[in-house]
Amino acid sequence: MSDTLTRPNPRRAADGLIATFERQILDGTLKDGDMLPPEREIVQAYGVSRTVVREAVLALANKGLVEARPRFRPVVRKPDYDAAFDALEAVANRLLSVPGSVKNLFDLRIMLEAALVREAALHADKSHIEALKTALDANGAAIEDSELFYETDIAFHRVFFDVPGNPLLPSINRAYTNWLSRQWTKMPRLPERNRMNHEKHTAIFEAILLRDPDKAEAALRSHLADAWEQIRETFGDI
Amino acid sequence: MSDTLTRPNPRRAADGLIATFERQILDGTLKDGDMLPPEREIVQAYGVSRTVVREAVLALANKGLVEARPRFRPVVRKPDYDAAFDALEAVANRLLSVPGSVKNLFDLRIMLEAALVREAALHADKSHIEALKTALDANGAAIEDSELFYETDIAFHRVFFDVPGNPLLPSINRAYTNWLSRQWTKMPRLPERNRMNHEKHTAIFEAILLRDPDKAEAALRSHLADAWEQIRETFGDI
DNA sequence: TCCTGCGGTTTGGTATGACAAAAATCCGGC
DNA sequence: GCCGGATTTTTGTCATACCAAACCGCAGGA
Repeated sequence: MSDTLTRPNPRRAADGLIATFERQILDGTLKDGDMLPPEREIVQAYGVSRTVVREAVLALANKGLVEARPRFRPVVRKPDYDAAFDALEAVANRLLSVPGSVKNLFDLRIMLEAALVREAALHADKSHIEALKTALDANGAAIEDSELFYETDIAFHRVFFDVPGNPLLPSINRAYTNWLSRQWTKMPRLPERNRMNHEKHTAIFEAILLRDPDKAEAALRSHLADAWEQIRETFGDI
Repeated sequence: MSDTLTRPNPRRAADGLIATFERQILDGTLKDGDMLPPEREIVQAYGVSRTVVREAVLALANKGLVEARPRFRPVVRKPDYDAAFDALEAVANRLLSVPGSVKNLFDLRIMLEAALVREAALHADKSHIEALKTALDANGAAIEDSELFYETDIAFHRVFFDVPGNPLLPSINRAYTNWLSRQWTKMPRLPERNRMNHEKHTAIFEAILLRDPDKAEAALRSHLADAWEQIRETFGDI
């Protein structure tokens, strides 16, 4: 009768080990790059079986606290923002298999990037403008080369995630690019479309030069709405 | 120099099992709520040792694909957005121990919520306005009760994450609230401050009534800047 | 009939020992 | 001092065993 949410009092032997190592990594006893002791040493030091030790190390590896390549000693890794989002990847992939979730993620990206172009229009300094100009020119020069165009496209958008100086943003962009774009790399990319996308990029850039956040946001939303339309045409309703 | 992306040839026996189960969960052979077979059955079915089976199950559990309570059969779990962000929690907690990361996260929240109040000012319908009004009134009525004020404060902000109708947003808000607010629950909350915060909420609400996104955004940024100041006063530079 | 308590069975958690293969280390030759 | 092969560690995997908790079925009683 009792439902599934009852949690009696679960505790495995490995949990203590995991907590111990977590603490040691946190307080610096184990520094970034350090190797964990050999399994048999841990066995003797903590009085548990190798089974438990291996389970603990596995868990730490899955949590991203250590990097455990097969046959190599696990290495302590203090994760950065990128690693944090990488840890989400398995879950994200499954979420993206649910109908509508790709659209939801895409909409969220539109919202975020709209905020970013506003920010850029209001606060971008000389160097950011310069970076945008460079990226835009590279993008324009690649119209005939769809492969290269794709790269420069991404690079142009990436600039906006760098403008606010918040290190979380580039990581978000990276995760987003990894998750979503992987799916439509084989999307047909014609010079036709490239030219249109480049024009949209240009419109965004010019609005930023004008320091007009509303116009910049509108241009970006128009651009991303087009992009979504292209995606939908290619893959149908996802 | 080249990063950790070198992958010589990692392959453990458990990887095959993990992939198999992932596939079965994906294509529906294993549905949400199903239990995995007993370990000894898997051993016979796939011709591997129980060690490998347990390692695979552990990995699936750490990925969030199955829920493995000790002594119970692992249960297949189709994670929703909330679960996805929960999976980030372990990593997030560690990241938040790094100086500056709390500020980064807070800034990101400001950016996101600024976009949301703009959205609300432009597109909120009658029911959303109603919800905001209700939440605002409840917030105002709780000024003398800091505990209750805190709850209604959160509830007021939550409305904005519901307006766009993107299910990712409430999950983001929930994760954010869980991660950050946990730290400063013991922050001194005086009726003084409550009153000020309520006034800011009112200003945001009125700007939305006026359908003025710029004013709404400005009010929100002012509000959150105050909030950050209060946090900084309490905890020092974090 | 339905509930309840009991005992046997199943199953997960842990320990132990073994062995192959890959990595780490040592050592001798150049 | 550097290099390459032999030797030692160490990890990955397997097999086995045992305990305790969960599960299941059955009998007895309200």
